[in-house]
Amino acid sequence: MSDHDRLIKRLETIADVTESDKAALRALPFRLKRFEENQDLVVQGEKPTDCCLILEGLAARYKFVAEVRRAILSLHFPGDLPDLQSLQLERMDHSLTALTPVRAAFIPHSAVRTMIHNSAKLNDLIIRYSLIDASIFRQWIANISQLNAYERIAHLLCEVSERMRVLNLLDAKSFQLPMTQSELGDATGLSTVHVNRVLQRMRKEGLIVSKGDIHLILDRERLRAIADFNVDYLHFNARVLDET
Amino acid sequence: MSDHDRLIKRLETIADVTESDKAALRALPFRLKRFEENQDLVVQGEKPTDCCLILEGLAARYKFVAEVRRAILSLHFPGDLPDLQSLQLERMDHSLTALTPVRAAFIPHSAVRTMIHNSAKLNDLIIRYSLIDASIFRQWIANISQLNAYERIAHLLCEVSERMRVLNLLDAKSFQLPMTQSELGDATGLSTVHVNRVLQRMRKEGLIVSKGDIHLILDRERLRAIADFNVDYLHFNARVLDET
DNA sequence: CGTGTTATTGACCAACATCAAACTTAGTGG
DNA sequence: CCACTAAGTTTGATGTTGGTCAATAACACG
Repeated sequence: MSDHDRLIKRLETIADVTESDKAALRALPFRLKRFEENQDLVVQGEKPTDCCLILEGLAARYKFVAEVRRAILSLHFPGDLPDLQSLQLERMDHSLTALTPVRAAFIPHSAVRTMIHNSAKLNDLIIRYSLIDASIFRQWIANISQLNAYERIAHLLCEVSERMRVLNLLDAKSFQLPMTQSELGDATGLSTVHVNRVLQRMRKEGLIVSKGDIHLILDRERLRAIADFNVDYLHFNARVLDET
Repeated sequence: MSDHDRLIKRLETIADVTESDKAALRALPFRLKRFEENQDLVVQGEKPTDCCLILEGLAARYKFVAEVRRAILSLHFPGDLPDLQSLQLERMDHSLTALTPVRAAFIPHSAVRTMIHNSAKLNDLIIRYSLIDASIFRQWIANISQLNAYERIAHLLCEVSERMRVLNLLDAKSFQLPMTQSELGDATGLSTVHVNRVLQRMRKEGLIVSKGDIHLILDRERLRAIADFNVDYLHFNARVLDET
């Protein structure tokens, strides 16, 4: 799949895209760049002039609290546009980092602005994208504040596998989540040690199998029940859900 | 202040608004409605046809987790547009409720769409508004996952007083936060009992004084230090910050 | 191999939840 | 104006989840 198709595929998970809009998307200029593990793509405080599109690898938004403790705010897969907000918010209020080696495309704000200026549908699509982003944040607030460690990790696994599934990044029921236990802790507000214990429990209960950071979901339904997972907050295009 | 001016005042906290755009905003049709305490303005699962503008009182977005536990996701003051997302996301993924008696205006989606269609600046402004909304969610994720109870409540107080300050809803350094301790718990992921203990500690330390749900911040600087509060994530219009 | 990162384990402890009861406050109707 | 009620606040006792610390084991990579 071409780089531009990756983006189109992603946008199609949330809405239908017309052929002419696809053409406009394919015309976007990409400045390609590679990042090593743990390298930042965008840093808090910066004033980006480009939007960033993930093409390969796993990225995460994060911010530090009290200088020491890192909170991971969201996870991003190929096709994701993790800093659309820089179009309207001059200064980054958080950073974006590569959890694995990442290949990304940078698209000048001007190009994006021109594109959405010329197509009301694409304008709406970009807004919709941002709003779904916010919906996921809301769900994370609810999860972190109300679920216990076991449920929280289960929810994260459900979300990740669901988001990867609609992008065809899953082979069968397995999925690869290349995050260390410490990173999982940053994403769930738990200590590394406790993440480890929860994962062990899940393995023992036959919910998942892991080898390193390769995880295989064995019992999707049970995980969903544990996490009280409801896919609505991801606001997928209805067409995508039918393919379940 | 007129109802429309309330909205304009709010939008001016995040960006400059031209006179012609103000005229367009003043032309928006408002359907006024009152809500009692604890009455929902919008309910999860609904498909709204209007955007909602808070004119008086305090509102909160929330969702239930596991059917029992309520998570408050955000707080909303007069001038706020707490469900702009319904413009692009058909179905509500959370509810909006009145924490105090609320007076609100409902504006048909069609009217908002026409308005932002006719002004690129207003289109950008609405996008900016939504993106700041998301920025606040990110900060809440970071706070809930990394701060302890004392710091978390301090941060909430800082945010609320800051947001009210730029709307001129504060008299001097005091501010009224009409939330029960149970609601504060829902907003911070803490139990009522623990919220109570933290508030008592803050009173004892001379950080705040409260009578019922009227709270007075005595030592803003110390509260900010405790919470590691940095106002950047609210992305205020620079002009507003100068008035500090 | 050696070296650095990640995963695992165990002992211990703190923060916060839960439960239950008493107290305060504000609102209501007689 | 006072009793009555309901909602919210406060208190104490007790329990549990998950954090911290520190050491060891398993891997991955040059």
